[in-house]
Amino acid sequence: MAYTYEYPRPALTVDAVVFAFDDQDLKVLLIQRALAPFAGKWALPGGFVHMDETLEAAVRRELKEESGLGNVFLEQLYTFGEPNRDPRGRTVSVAYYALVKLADHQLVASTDAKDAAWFPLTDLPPLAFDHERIVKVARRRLQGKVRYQPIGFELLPKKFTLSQLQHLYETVLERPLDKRNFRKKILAMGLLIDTGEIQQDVSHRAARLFAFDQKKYQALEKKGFNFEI
Amino acid sequence: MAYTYEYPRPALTVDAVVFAFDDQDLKVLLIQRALAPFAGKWALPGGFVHMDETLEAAVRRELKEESGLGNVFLEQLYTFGEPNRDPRGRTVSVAYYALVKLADHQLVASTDAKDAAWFPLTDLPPLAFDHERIVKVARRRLQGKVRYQPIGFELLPKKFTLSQLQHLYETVLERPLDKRNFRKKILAMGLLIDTGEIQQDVSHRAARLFAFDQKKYQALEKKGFNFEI
DNA sequence: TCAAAAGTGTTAACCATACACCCATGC
DNA sequence: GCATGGGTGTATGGTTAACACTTTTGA
Repeated sequence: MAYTYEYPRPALTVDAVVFAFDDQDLKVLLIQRALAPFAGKWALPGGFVHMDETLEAAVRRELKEESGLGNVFLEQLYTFGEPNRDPRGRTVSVAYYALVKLADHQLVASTDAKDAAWFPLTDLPPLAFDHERIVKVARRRLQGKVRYQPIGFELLPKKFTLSQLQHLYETVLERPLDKRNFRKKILAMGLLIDTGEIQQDVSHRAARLFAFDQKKYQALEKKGFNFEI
Repeated sequence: MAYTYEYPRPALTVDAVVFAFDDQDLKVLLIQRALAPFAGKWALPGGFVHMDETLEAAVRRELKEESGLGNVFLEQLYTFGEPNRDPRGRTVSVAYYALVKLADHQLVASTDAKDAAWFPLTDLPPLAFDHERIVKVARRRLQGKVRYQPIGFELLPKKFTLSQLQHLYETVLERPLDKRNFRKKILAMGLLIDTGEIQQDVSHRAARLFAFDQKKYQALEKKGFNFEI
């Protein structure tokens, strides 16, 4: 079967930069390509957009197929359309970035023959296509957005300690934060719920576990409140 | 001539939300469509992406063809890909927003049989396709971006008064600003050059004309300076 | 001389920053 | 008892916000 058009059309793909945080550093999900071009190379998860699905649906489908990930935070990043970014011919890619809670999605199972794995953001292998550039843009966006939108919580388990949260911010922003000032500020917003629970199985004083109060945030947001770190 | 592919492909277009400021309010450039669908309706300038041009080049070409505008500030906004946004069939549109200095581009001459005109952002006619939504997204982006990037100057003539600048910010942000605090803050940044000139032909005390110091901004930016209103 | 907008400082409240020690727990 | 991270308050400097009158100019 074939499809014919009066004028030529670029191919349309989606790609995703999936971030996760393991209490040490930021990770990015990569897929090892089985086919040419760039066979054997690592690349961002992604693929062609079907005719009847939204762009976001296409990303979610590809993430599911290639890595088993479902139900993640997803936001459009940028559309890359340089004429020569794909050696097979003109291909425009709408890139998204995703944030996942590592604990919820420990297993990355690949449906295809491809391999999927987490890599530290600071130590990625060479990537296929212009994917290095896409990762760079995503990193910058995350860095900018984390400061004035409460998206950091998407990278932590539902219940987390203040130290985990601080460490996440320090990692994303690439600078140290003062412990007392950080706690003061974040607690003053009143958006964290003290679950009453504490850490288990740690070999030192156990920290309290907090949860982000999504509902309260949405209510405050409507009233003009601005989250800011 | 026809083009055939193994799998179906969406059509790919670009659209632009072009903003201008006339010392009263924000304007948006619209084109009256000559052809179906939506013949006679107003729409954003835009059109199909050619196979050998970048997305940005496509926007610039369309702006030139449809309105005569050249050499404008342009930034990618968002990509709209709902399956039914175009009645002719699946069409994905990469939207950009542009900022132009009205004075530099007073004339909007249309090459096609189409009509081009400026409309107040707050009083747009019904638009074709999902262009109302695109304008809304662009307005929000402009509102957010103007506060921490010196893009407001793209909407003013090269030489402007502090009142013009303040009025622009008040219009974009939709809230009044204190005159003394505004001047103090903006002058403290040291990014405005006093041209030594003053307004001409005004029936009251003439204001000094300032210019934005692009070079100094770029130098400061590299050293970690953050513009902020 | 009137109308219209330009230009100009001070004070008080708030917010960001810097900084060091004791506490609880498991080994 | 020691190693590890948890938890806590204050003082200072800087930033923002509120606020009203005089000056210049052309009509």
